Amino acid sequence: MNKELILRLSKYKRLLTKLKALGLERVFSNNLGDAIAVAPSLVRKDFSVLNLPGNKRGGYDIDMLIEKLDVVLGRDKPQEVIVAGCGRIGTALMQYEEFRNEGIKIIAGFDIAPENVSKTSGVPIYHMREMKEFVEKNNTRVGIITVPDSAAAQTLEHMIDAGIRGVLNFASIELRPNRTDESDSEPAITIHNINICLELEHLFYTVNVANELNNID
Amino acid sequence: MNKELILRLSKYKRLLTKLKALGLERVFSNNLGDAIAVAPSLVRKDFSVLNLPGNKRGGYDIDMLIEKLDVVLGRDKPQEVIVAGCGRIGTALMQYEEFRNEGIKIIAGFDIAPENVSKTSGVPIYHMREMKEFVEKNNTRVGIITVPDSAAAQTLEHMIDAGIRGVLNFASIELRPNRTDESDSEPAITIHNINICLELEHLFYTVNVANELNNID
DNA sequence: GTGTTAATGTGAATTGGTTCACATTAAAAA
DNA sequence: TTTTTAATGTGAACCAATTCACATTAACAC
Repeated sequence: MNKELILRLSKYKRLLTKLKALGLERVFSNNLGDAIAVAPSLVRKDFSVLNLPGNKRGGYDIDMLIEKLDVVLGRDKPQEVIVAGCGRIGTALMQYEEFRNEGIKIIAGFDIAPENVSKTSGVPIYHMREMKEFVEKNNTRVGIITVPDSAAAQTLEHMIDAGIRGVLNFASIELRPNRTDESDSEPAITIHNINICLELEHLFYTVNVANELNNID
Repeated sequence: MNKELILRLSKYKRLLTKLKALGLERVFSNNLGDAIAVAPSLVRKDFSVLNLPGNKRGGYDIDMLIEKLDVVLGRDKPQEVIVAGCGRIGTALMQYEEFRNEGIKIIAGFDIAPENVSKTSGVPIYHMREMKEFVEKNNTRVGIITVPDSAAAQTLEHMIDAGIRGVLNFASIELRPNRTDESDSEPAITIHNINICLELEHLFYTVNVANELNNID
């Protein structure tokens, strides 16, 4: 299943929850398409490949969609995360309110100097070396990396060693699963890199260069 | 120019800078490809469309690439940014060290209650209503939104009104340029949404569902 | 100088995701 | 009950990005 598709499914899901809260019961492909800015035919195709049936004139049943999307997206399981690196960004994330709405919970922070980390967030902070034990005990699968660039690769190793399966990396170094086992099997870990510098640079490109090129045309 | 291509160019640029620092003078397409995990033929194609010539046996000249990529990416201009919303994430970004390495500078923060914002970052904090004047005076083009979801849309309007051309949005509501002017011209503003919740949900999907599907196969 | 090699450069083929176009069908209207 | 309508569902067409395959050529060896 491709990345963009999963993203769209999450967006459908979020929107549908809101529509349901407003009391709606059915939606049409063009409603969903408008809302998340894709063609209605793509919405229908998405649902078609997932076997989410609609009604030939009455659109799709919101409850049914929410229920089945939850299964497809694996939302039945607890959405617990750990954070490695309790600097400014790490602690900001620990107190990020939006997580609550989405059912995501940060259950622990790890740092090389836990004694220096403020405990105001309510999230327990442990030493990095306690990660493995914690992850095994809590069966945690997803972690966030918010350590300085210089420590990012090592922290990833820590997480892999601890048994983490999915990583959201905020260090501005691109982390990749190192393909030690050259089998054709999936890598043991999935990594999403959020590179703030790169995003800003892209924006600078767009506002500085791309627009000027347009002006020439 | 497409999004993925620009991203690759930024990655090439960053890598090339490091290679240069190590004393290298030339690279081959497969070096670059390995480093940023793309096929060497794609590296060559990228350079080919940009008219960045290589040497039929000696690869590409690093200095030349850096110089020309800087032009293509618009790095000659100052990379100054403002931040709207000086909560935990906003202030964390103001103190984010990596920006310095990339020549990015946060030159001001804006908040509805600037008196409550700690000034330890060294970045001046103004009231949101002063944004327009500041942006016009400093000719700022790029802004970061780190306000709560509920204020995100309104903050975007502020930025558009102030003359900001590129926005990096951290609120977990997807912001889009509203196509008021239905001309076929480019929208007046470019928005990149970084949705941390969505990223985590994608990871949960991968670790909870995708792997189980694989196990069935 | 000639031959060999190891790289680039690029047209053609491929791929995979998106859109199109329309057959299908459930609901509402007549 | 029949007709009309407005939605879904989906194979085919499309498109853009990537990869392939190989002609080209600069550097080096002999």
